[in-house]
Amino acid sequence: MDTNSFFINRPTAEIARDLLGRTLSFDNGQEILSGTIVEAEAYVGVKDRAAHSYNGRRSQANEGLYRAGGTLYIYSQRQYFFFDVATQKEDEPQGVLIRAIEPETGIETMIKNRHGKIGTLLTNGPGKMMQAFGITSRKWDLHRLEDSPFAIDLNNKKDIEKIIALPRVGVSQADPYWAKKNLRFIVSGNPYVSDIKKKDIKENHGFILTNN
DNA sequence: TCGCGGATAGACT
DNA sequence: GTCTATCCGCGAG
Repeated sequence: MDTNSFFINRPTAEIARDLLGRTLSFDNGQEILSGTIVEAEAYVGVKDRAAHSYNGRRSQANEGLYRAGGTLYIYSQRQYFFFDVATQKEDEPQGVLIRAIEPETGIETMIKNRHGKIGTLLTNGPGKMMQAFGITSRKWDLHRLEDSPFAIDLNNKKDIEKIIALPRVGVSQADPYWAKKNLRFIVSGNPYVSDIKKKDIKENHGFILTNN
């Protein structure tokens, strides 16, 4: 499957949901850092009170959302960076925020980048994930996914036991309708999901184990 | 295990 | 000056 058909022509919420279980990787020039996406949020355009593009807001800061699906929208907030992929056609400013991954390769480097943090603290939040990758600038903002060191494997995905939809994290509560809307998708039971309770963690991390 | 507040930096009014 | 699509450490229970 190519980037265009994946990120365009179906609802952004469906795209966010479909990203769960897929591998996100970053080539830092030395090695590949990667992990399985376990949490993603959908931001659905100018009508979405919680989106950066709400009410048509557009500037150099959020230009990426207005580009065609498959374009990276990387921005900073406080001292952290965030990884979004634009969805839908050009000038339809929707996108998905990848919030958490379960690390697969390059874990030792991620620990260094995270200043010694280990385990779930490595990547269980959007700012933490980018810090684990070693991202310190908006260099790849506005680049196409396929023309960047980032990659998402659109041809394979892990079998997930159960996906849950929840309200998004940290969004404006000014409009209860959008604040409560279930546009955050998680792999139920995975320990790398942000703010998951210990009692909700499952031994299989929410994935169906395939044999051989 | 929880809730709270401080740190911290860029964008916008 | 105000507001974040956050993170972390601290103190109470």
